[in-house]
Order: sequence, then structure tokens, then C-alpha cells
Amino acid sequence: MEPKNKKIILHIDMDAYFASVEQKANPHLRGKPIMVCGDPNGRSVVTTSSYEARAWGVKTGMTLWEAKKACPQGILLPCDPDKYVEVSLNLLSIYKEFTPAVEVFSIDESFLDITGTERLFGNPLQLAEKLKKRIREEIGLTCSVGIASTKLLAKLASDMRKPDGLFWLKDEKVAEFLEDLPISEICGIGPKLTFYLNKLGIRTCGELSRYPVSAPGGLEERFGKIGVHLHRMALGLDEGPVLLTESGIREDEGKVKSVGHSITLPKDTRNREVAKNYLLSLSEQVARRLRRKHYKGKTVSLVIRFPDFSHFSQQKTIKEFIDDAREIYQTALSLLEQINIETLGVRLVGVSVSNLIKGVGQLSLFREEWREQMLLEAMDEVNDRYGEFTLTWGRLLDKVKTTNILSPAWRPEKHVRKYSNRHWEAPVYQGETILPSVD
DNA sequence: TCTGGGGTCCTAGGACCC
DNA sequence: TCTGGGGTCCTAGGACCC
Repeated sequence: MEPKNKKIILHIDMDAYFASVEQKANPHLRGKPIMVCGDPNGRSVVTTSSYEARAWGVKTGMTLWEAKKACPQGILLPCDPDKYVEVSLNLLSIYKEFTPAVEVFSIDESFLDITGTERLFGNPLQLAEKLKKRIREEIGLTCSVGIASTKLLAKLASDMRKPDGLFWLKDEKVAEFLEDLPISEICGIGPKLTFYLNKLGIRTCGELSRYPVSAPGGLEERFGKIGVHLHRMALGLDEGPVLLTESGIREDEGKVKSVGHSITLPKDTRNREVAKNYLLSLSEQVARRLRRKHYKGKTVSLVIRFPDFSHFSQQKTIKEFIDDAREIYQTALSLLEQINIETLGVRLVGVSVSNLIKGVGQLSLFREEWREQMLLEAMDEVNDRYGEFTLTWGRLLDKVKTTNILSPAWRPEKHVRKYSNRHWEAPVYQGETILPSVD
């Protein structure tokens, strides 16, 4: 049974976030079709487009080539992470004036637990209106807000009235709301799960909620522990609390597990030296970020994408914890040696360091440095924990700006994982031959 | 001129130790 | 002579997220 003390959760989703920030910052861009991407001259895709561009059929994830074809007058802009982080932190401080229970889900999405704030701000709709007004007036952006009794439902609700939307999904309407909702809309049900569930004849949350769970041939038998969870998700049930984000302080579950960088080369290369140069540069970026955050790691991973999009990925664990670019590079290089670059060619090079420990790094006594460090940590808070976009502290690192992309495959979840405690039952997914027969 | 770049979590399977 | 199990660490790969 669900707890009796129902919560009231807000999900706030900024509208066309990156594009809107750019339009806000530059009046000349307002009302125009703009497309934010990685490197406008490289092999990149559209990260976010303004609604004006969407009207022309531009979609997140399109290649620049496709996007230009759809909207020739569209204006391409490179990602500017510093700008987006700054705005995001300003948003966060507004949220915190309404409730301390804020969970930053990504650069442009947050959950707020507003249970018990009625006396201060009125009912949930009134609070949401106030919040939207402040964001509009102080930040100059619009957002879409969903209100419901769980995070899962609030997230679905915020999708209902975009852009500049507000939708309260009340408990008594939940069953009706979910009945015909495609399962793929649910946090944590990605393409693979959708595929296998469809094969079972399950297309909507209503159908999923009625499918047997524990009976022979039920969800649990077919999908393992996640099967039980699927059933609950289909009912909109979600025990996940809003995870507090105290700025600068990270809870245990928010600890960074790995730090990495990768880049798609402007052109595929068969030249080993070219690949090595990128690897060195990436290693430097990774090392610098590790040091900034006082991390060291002892597992180095190398990822290579070949022109045909197949992958090579290998990792190596060494004796010592390192944060030095040379050592990272040398370790990754030893893995790269195994690859026949000259015949296979390389499209993407990536390196990351995991198995991290937090060093004792001393806080600077100098006020300015301390402030900078706090800023960095706050940015990391948003960025690393929620894995939203690359960290290129262009301003701070005076380094080549890498490209920053947000995926088109925006299917929520994460907060589901936090409490699902599920185990992925791999064999079920390893091909149709292993999948239990579907009759 | 097809297909970014960050992450997290999970699993199976092997090596190794007691 | 034959047969073991548990625990930990590590790697590769896949699914998911924005």
C-alpha cells in the first residue's frame, strides 16, 4: 500500500532550455529559428532548437545537415555550458525559496517536494504560478510544470502542456491518465524494454499494469526483479523521495564515479599519431578535472569508435591512484597499441578514469580561489551528478572548447533507479532465442 | 558530408585467495 | 585421492538517462 501521507511533488522542465537561454542573452535571436549544437562546423547534432525552429521540423538529435535541410534559415549556435550552468544555479536559488527539498535532476529539470507549504504559498497550483512568474520575471525564461503525488507522475505531467505549461495530475485521475499512455513514456522504459514488452502485447501502461507479475510467465519470471518494478511504474507508484541537493555538499549516492572525455574527430583518421594527439589532449582535460575536484583514480578506460560505429573499449587498473595526464595517457596508450588504426580507422577517441578516491585536497585560504572552487563544485554538482553535458570550463581552463551535446534520446529515469534496487536480468535480453516464448 | 558527449548502474564470467 | 564454496577484484558489455 502507498503511504497515507501523500506528497505533493513538482517537476519543473525548462522550455527549449539552451535555445531559450541564448535568445534571452541575445535579443537578436529572439523570435528566430535557432539550433544549439556542438561544433557548428564539425560532425555534430542539434542539442536544442527554439520553438521557431521546431515549427520547421527541426528536432533534437538531428544531424546539422538534416537540420539545415529542414530549416535553411536556421541559426546554428555552439553550446555555451558556462552560461547554462549559471542560469541553472540561479533557478536553483529560486526553487530553494519555495522549499528546501529540491532535487536537481539535470541542467534544466528539477523536482520540488512542496508538501506542507500550503500556508506559505497557497495550494500547489498557486505555488506553481508564483514560481513560473518569478522564473519569467527574474530569469526571463518559461518552463513547464507538472504537479502530482510522485516524481514519476509529476514528470509525466510536466510534459502535458508544453511549452509554458502547468498541469496538476490529481490522484483520482491517475488511472485514467495512465490507461492509454504508451509504456515508452515511462521513466526507465527504454527502447529494449519497450520492444520486449510490445512482443508480449503490452503497449500501454494500462496493459502493463494488468499483466500478471508473479504467476508463471509473468513479468517477474520474464524480466526478473525489474518485472515487479515495471508493474509498479505502470500504476504510477514511485517511492523515490526528492533527494536534497545542498549546494556544495554531495550525499553519498551523488559521488562521482568516473571522469572522462571523448571526441568525435572532425574526420575519420587512419593516422596513429593523430589519434595519439587527441588521446593526449583528452587525457590532459581529464587529469585537470580530477585535480580540480581532488580526485585520483586507478582505472583508465579507452574507448574507440570505428567509422562503422562499432566499438572498442578496454580498461586497465593500475596499482596507484593517479591524477596526472601523462600517466593517464600512457595507460590509455598501452590499450590503444592493440588497435590496428591504420586499417580500421578511427572516428571517436575517449578516455575516462574511474575507481576514484577523494583526496584530502586543501582548501585555499584565499577568498577568490575559494569562491572559484565553490563555483566549480557547484557546477560539478549539477553537471557530474546528473551527467548532463560536458564540463568545459572554457573560461577557467583557457583550453580548447570541446563540443557539448545533449542526447535526443531523452527518456527519463534515474530517480527510479535510486530505489528500484533491481537487477538487470541480462539473459532475457540477449536475443529472441533466449526470450521466453510469447504466445 | 548520416549518427554528440557526458554519465550511472547492472550483469556475467574469470582470476585469485582462504 | 577427490572434491568445495565464499568472497573480492577486475573486465567487457549493455541498458538507461539528459
